[in-house]
Amino acid sequence: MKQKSTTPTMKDVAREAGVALGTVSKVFNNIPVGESYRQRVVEAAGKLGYQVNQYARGLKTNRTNTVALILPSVDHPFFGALAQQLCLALSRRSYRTLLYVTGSNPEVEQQCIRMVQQNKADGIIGLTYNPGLEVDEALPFVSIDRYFSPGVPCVASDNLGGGRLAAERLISLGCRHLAFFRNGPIQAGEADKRGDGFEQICRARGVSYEVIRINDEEQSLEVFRDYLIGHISNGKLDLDGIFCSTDLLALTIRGMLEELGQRVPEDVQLVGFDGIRQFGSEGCYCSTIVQPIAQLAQTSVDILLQEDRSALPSLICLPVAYAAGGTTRE
Amino acid sequence: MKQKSTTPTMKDVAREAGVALGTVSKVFNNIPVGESYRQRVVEAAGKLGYQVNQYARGLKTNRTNTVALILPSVDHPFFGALAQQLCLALSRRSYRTLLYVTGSNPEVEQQCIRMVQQNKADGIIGLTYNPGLEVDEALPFVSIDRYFSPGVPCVASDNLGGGRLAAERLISLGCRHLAFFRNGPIQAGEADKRGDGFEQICRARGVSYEVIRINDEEQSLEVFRDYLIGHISNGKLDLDGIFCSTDLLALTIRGMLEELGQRVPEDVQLVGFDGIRQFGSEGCYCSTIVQPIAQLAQTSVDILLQEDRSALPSLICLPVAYAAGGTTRE
DNA sequence: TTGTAAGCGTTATCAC
DNA sequence: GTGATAACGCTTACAA
Repeated sequence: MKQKSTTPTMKDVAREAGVALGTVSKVFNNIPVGESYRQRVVEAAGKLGYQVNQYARGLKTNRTNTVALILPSVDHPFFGALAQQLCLALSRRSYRTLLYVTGSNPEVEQQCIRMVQQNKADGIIGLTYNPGLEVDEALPFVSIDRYFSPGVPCVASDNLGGGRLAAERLISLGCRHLAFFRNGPIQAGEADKRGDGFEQICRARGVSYEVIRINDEEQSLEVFRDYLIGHISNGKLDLDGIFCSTDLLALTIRGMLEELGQRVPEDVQLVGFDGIRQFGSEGCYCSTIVQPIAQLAQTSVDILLQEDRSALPSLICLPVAYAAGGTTRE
Repeated sequence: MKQKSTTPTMKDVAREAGVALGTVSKVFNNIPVGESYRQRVVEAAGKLGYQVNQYARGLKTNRTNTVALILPSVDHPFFGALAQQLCLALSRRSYRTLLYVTGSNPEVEQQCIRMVQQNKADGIIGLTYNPGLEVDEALPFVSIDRYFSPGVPCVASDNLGGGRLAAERLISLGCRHLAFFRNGPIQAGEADKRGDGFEQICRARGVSYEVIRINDEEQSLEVFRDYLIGHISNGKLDLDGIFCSTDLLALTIRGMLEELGQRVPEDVQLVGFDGIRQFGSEGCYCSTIVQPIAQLAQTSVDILLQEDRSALPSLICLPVAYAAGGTTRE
């Protein structure tokens, strides 16, 4: 007995519409076809509930309308927001999003790239600090926040400019004794420029500053606490402004300062980096350099899907902006 | 040496290994084959860098090793963490994750489901409050936090138990005048039980309480503020404990209370719901009922991928736990 | 313009 | 166990 319970195929639509198989195909590929035929095909497809089988199509065309997203995580507010904007930007161009969460594990990251070569995606948008990652330049790849090589386009926020902006703002708000705090993995890609920009301005303006860079996530908080304690004498901190490499760090430092009896922003002003404030709540707020997440996502997608891949930029920096958030005296 | 510019195929491997095509296929499907043959195939595949083409395989088998995730967003800390755990749980079972962000738009949600029927995924894990969503019971679907019908398994936290737990804790911490605050969309699925559990305990213990449920996200904050102001006389709030339906709300209320000159937790204690504290920073912390996100994800995946789909549970509630976080007097 | 037929890379069915 | 061969559903020359 012929079990016709399977999903309808083009053949079924062709039979139903009384046209040839090729005609149905053309209709679904927007290839010009006689209007009367087109109508009959559309009607028949609707009646049968026909949907193109993307796997058969992909087999033929070697295009899958799918882009792989490789991210360290999505439970971090910045990465989560980025993933969301990327997903949205891709769906606007009728692309689906294959999500890979790597935990920054180099092995996992490399495996994801292999999977894409297995014909499962048309391109990759990746955020990875893995120094040894092998990226085939023939494979469409856009890197976010990490420069690989001239052949691999990198989209990033203007981290240098953001660092400069933070320093300028703190100085114009009256700070004269600054510090830059940074934690996170050693290979921090473009984000490392934040500190560079900060230093540039401090030197140019002749404002004293110190830089504390910690790579180990675990111990970093203790180091910062010790540093702060060492800079308190007679209950008074001899710093009046701190630029933190991320908002999360800024919020942590803020709590630490309050524990140490320092008032923010009265005694010391704080500026973070990222612009993650979807929490919307008073407690999770800080003055910050806002990354243009939506624009970052849109640009990455545009570059990845660009038809002409012969002359792609190797680095695009997008403008950041300062936003007050209660940890500065505005 | 004839270098084929295309990616190597099974045929190439067969030729290289000097075996038949079918033998190669068997090797890659773990079907018993002579060990000497197997070795030659593996070696040839390695040499050529052969990878199975999943699209061809999917065409043949109608299985894609892909699961679609339908979520309202991933920039919300709870959804982000959930997405991450789901992605991880799926990859543990060698499944890929297709991410759909819907913004709770019913049209988008319905379209995602259609896409899966287009043969692009083996199943769906969805978190949607869309009341009119049509879910084909033949299509593997697991719903998180929203009960659809007996044929559609739903995995959720024990929201009722969590609400009870919150009330019990607040009462045991000395509160005698309680309130429950809730905001968010009207169709809140299982999460609505949080308030029910809270009320159960309050009534059972004879503790006075009020319930404020707001559906509109925008106006809700004003309503809560007005409510609080109305309950302050002579600078003193006549409530000593508030249970909020989410951590985000709890943090907002906390900020609001501080603005109104009320101390948390000295004057009034606060308990939220979700357990989102990956921020790790002092400011973004509250006592809360923690949802077992990893377990939620693992259970959803296990149920979705269960071979025998004849006797699936229609609702699974996972245990929650209380965690102190500075907004209660412990 | 429309219809026909040859694959795309894999799996599955057979004889051997 | 092994090795040809026919699908799977679709695209795309090419023929009509």
